[in-house]
Amino acid sequence: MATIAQVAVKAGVSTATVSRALNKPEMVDAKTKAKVQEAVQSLGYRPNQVAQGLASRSSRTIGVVVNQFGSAYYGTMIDGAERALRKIGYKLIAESSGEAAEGERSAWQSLFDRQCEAVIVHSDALAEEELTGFMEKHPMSVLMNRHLPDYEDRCVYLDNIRGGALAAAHLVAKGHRKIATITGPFSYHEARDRLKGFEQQLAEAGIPLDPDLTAEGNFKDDMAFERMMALLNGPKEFTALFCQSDEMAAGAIEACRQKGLRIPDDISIIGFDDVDLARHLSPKLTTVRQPLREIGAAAGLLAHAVARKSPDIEGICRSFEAEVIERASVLDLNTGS
Amino acid sequence: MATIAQVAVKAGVSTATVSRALNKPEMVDAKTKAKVQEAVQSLGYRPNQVAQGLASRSSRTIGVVVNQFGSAYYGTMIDGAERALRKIGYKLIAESSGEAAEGERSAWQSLFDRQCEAVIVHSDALAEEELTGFMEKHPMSVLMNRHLPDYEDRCVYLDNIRGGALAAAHLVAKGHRKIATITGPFSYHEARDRLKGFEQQLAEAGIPLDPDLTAEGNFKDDMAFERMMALLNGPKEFTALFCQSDEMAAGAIEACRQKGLRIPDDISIIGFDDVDLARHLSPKLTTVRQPLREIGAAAGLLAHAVARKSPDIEGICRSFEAEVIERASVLDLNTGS
DNA sequence: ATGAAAGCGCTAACAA
DNA sequence: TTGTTAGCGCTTTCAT
Repeated sequence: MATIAQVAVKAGVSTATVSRALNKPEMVDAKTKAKVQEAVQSLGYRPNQVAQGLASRSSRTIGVVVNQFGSAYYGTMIDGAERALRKIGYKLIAESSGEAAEGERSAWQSLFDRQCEAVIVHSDALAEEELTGFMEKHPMSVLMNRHLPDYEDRCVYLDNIRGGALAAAHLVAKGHRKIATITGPFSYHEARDRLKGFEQQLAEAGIPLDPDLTAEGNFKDDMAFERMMALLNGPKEFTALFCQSDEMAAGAIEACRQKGLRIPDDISIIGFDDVDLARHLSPKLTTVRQPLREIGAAAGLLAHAVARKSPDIEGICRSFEAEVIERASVLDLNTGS
Repeated sequence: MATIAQVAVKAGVSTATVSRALNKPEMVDAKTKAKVQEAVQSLGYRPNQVAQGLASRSSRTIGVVVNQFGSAYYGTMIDGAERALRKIGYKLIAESSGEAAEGERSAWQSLFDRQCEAVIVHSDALAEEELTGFMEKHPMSVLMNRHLPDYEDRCVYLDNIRGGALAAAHLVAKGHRKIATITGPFSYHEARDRLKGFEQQLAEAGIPLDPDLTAEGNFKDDMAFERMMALLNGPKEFTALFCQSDEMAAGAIEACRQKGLRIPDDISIIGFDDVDLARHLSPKLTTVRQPLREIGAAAGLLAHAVARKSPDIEGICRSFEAEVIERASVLDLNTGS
């Protein structure tokens, strides 16, 4: 690996000049610039970005911590963030927390130890209190898909209350009145918010949320299968189900299948997320879409802006709206189709 | 941010001693160590890992370039690599190529510019020739899920020939003789290898590969849907289909559904990959499993070993075997179940 | 427009 | 066991 010093020797100039020729071309004479270019070429010189970072105190690197990379949910957000950052010459260091609080804590710290200018955190395990403490302690952090009122301007999030309301509104508009729901774990604010919006919207239609038709899941398919079985075996009838994740909808569909129930003829189902899975289920799943890629990209840009103390933080969209994607899993009771 | 110099002053020792106390505790007196610990605590000192890297010429960072992070295929491998590396104190810098050859080239280079000790590449767009050139030029690189005979010991891969053979064997064992297949793009070695193994295995059973029943897809569902429609509308009959990815199987299933064909009663389908999608399809998809997480982990470990010029490169499993996961999409013609 | 020199935060000989 | 002195590869004053 050639160093700047070797380039300087070869070009017959000082290292400072090489540095300038490369980074501030307007500050150097055309002739010198040519000599430098030439030397750079022949040596195949490439600046050591770590050394550049140390000297200039800017690593042009953003960190991100998520539970895991293997799921479409996290993968899509990371993809959005990475692409957005790459466009502005930034790199992403990704670390997974292993779905544990301790993992989140250490990943967060460790990314700063690597001189990330800012870190994007998708916290799942940290209690709100501790999370607030971290946001306070590490001002160069932004929360992805999470809303912490105290740190409003460092959060990129989906309006989950509205997302839940959208699901209810869709089902009600299709004529459903007896509606069951399988939520995420209540320790997740997303789950609570979606349920809250769902309940409020039902209330507006004069439908009380029925506790007997409300089950707490964990966003995964297996548990949703169990919950749905229990719901189906219970005494209460219902014509529609809202699942707070597409994966849970998949589990619920499986339960229906085993009970010989047809979707949407016997029971309608609406999911949440709109990951690829949704359109591969049968029937194709009507769901509430989260713009995950956009959320990831916004988190990347916000992290960059925060790191640079850029004034246009305000210009970055931080609150996203869900949207229902209508497919084939909800029956219209009004028309019967 | 406290620096090592401040710690040194506070502890009344030299920076060298602080460095030793932290990195080679056995080399320093217990009393001094205590003083240092104390200073570290009170200042909240954390070593700047970038500076450490520059000084010690080891960044403890591995890079990885993939097409994108959003799909389960890449996500799962990255997850495997990241976890394996985290365990040994290494970090992963991830960069996506944007599914273009130029993206792969620049990502590869740029990760080395960031002083990654080694980089893991999942190449999709680079021609074999150029890929070979890069492996030659960058000895600290390993290929993930790709086999380049010239660089045997820097590749972690699935035996795709055997994978294809497994699919054929399964179908033949179930009594199928008229078998169609939708492959990946032939520009991908995976696609060619799987087809080769598939053809060889069929040949062993005395079944020639029928060109009219062989269609080239692109691993995606949409194109598989088109191909399957064409196959179904064609003059040749067949009882089974092998798709080289689960996503394509999903597309093919959709085509069957639109034609009113039942799976597996009218037509059997076997996929490849065994991503989450497979068990969510209906019927649940019988498929050839790739151990993606293990492959990713092995790639991470191999990259580390290569970077460290470790002798136990040989000890890392580099060749993985596929395995068929039997679910419900293949009918046994022998028993009719 | 260019060079000399200092320094980013740390490690690693070499002495003592 | 500890301190001194050089760097690692670069950027950035400050002179010239």
